[in-house]
Amino acid sequence: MVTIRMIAQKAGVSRGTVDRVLNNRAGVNAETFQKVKEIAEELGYEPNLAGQMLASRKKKIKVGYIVCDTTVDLFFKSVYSSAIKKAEELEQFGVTVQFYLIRELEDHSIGKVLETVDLDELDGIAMVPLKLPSVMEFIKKADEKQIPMVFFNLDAESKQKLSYVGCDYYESGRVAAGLIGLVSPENGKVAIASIFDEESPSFHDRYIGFLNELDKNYPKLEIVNRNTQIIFQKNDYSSIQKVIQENRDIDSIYVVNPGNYEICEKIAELDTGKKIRIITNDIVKEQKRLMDEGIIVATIGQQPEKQGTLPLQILYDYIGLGIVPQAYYYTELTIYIKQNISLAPV
Amino acid sequence: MVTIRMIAQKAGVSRGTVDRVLNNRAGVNAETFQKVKEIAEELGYEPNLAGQMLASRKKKIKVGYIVCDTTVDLFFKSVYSSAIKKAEELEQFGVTVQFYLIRELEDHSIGKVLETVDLDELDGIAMVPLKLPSVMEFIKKADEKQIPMVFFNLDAESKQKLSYVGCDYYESGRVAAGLIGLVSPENGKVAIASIFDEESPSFHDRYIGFLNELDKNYPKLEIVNRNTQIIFQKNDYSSIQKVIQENRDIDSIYVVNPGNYEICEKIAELDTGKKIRIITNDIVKEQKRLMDEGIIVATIGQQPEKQGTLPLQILYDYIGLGIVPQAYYYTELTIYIKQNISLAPV
DNA sequence: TTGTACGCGTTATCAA
DNA sequence: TTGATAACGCGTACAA
Repeated sequence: MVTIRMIAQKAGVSRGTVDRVLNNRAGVNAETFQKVKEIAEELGYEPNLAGQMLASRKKKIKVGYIVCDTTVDLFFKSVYSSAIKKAEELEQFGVTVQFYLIRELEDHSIGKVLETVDLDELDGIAMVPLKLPSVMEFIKKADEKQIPMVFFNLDAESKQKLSYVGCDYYESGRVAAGLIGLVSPENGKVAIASIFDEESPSFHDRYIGFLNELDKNYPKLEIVNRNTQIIFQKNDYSSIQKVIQENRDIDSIYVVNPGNYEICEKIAELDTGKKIRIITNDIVKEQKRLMDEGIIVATIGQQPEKQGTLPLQILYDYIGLGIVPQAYYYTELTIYIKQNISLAPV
Repeated sequence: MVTIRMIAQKAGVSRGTVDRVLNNRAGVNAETFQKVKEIAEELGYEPNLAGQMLASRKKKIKVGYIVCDTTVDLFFKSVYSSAIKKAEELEQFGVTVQFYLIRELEDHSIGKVLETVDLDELDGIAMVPLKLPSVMEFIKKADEKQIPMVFFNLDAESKQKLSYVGCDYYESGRVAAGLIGLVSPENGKVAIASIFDEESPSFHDRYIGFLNELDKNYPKLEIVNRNTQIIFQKNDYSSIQKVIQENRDIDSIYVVNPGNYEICEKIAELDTGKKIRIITNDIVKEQKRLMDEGIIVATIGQQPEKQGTLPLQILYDYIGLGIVPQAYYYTELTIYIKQNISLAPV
């Protein structure tokens, strides 16, 4: 293993100088800079993780983790709890994590939570960039203060964005199409449903991916409600009821965003022939029984635990150790059926 | 964070003494031992990972990694390459990994590879415990020398076994049954096939799991070749040919152990109606096209990269940092279909 | 512009 | 039975 010491010795300079060169800090003679750089390259220097970690404690890194309140979207429960675990783990490296729970209120604002965030105190931010004015404004402010940000679950644009950690929703829609193709007869009839969130990018991308894949590889499948009556309101399932009653021979339904999964039970109720197969996304502990009972035949996961932990790890690696992350960390599109859902990390 | 220093101060002893207590080393007065132990408990001491890692380099840990030669089983390619990567990563912590490739020869021995392993040189071993006399004998020897072992891909018994990292084959078989149920009509006909390895536990457990799950949850499905003609020899597909020709209306086939996947293409050829849906296990890079072409409709993965990396990590954690591992680390039973196979880590 | 020295937390060795 | 001290590799504050 190559250490800074060894480079210093070979170059005939001190450890301090080598350190300056390696971290591109100012104050080094151009000639020595070159020389040291070359030797480091030649020897194949790689900083020792343990050393870096130990030294990085002094930085007292503070990061904020802004996530959706789990009362709205059950999915975020496991994201949140994974993040808390990770935060505890990072404590030993001198990292403190401030948690903020945000939630879209009736008036489409998110209240005053973000106003309590002291940007001058934070070295980095991990957040779900909800598409709301106050959130966008917050990102702008963080941008101006040059605070590195990692977005998760939802992507957004920003100068200071380090990475996006989350689902590739377009591909997720394609996988859903593949599952629909798998569980439907060749000339089957398919329906789509989703809770009210037409403007959400996750819905949109999944929807497009689903349609594209279905049209391309399963052209004989008929979508009975393409472009119509796809969206249902919370607690109002009249639109999906209409679709099912008007199409008695539906084989499968892709429930894009299931909300609290009530829609799935509703469909099972309405399905007098008991043959409709439901494909959906994610699953939370309380809803696993829907798979057990065969109401949902397959669901596509998006690694909530990864969305909880990786953003914090990325921020620590970047701020603490100077490791530059990838721009995208897509979660795996894991398929769960009755037999492997119990093994899923929730 | 609680450090050894803080404990030492509070107990009125030196760091060295605290270290002795925490690591249960001899040479400490029973009274001080108790006292220090209590204070550590009270303060909730957790060793700092960075500090441990840095210090553990002095141990110059040497471990052996014994894996199947990839020429026999393509699956082990990615296991092996993941292990090599991990070994490089562990280098910085003073760990060196010796690799040994074993392969069952014509005479059912594995040649002299294991004889070249110097057990006195190794602090730990990660291996696939093939069910062969010479391998069992090797494990016995390692056992006598008290060398901690981690088994992967295949489990075995041994006093010095730390963990098993690999597939839960019984559950794997159950998931296969679930997939068969998903892609077959309710009263469909199902066949089973597997390359010659009836005595292998992985085949046996998957087979039992498959039958149990099918009988329990899909009683209307008929297995056309239950207990007969399941096994085919390498390059001799006459038995499966016979099954398909005698049962013109087979809906799906579970290929338990696909060997080099040639069997799948053979089935597709024999399937004049082009409707048989194949479910199998794993997939290797070169065979992804079988999914693209729709010959295999779904496959169940077993995280080869985890089987490559985790055993080494476990050994380092245990030997270097004193972290006691779990007894079982089952790999996830990931389902791949055409649309998400390209995202699979291979 | 460069070198020195200390601290991070743990482990190991040597001296008392 | 204990304490003191050096070492691991890195980062940085301070001195030269």
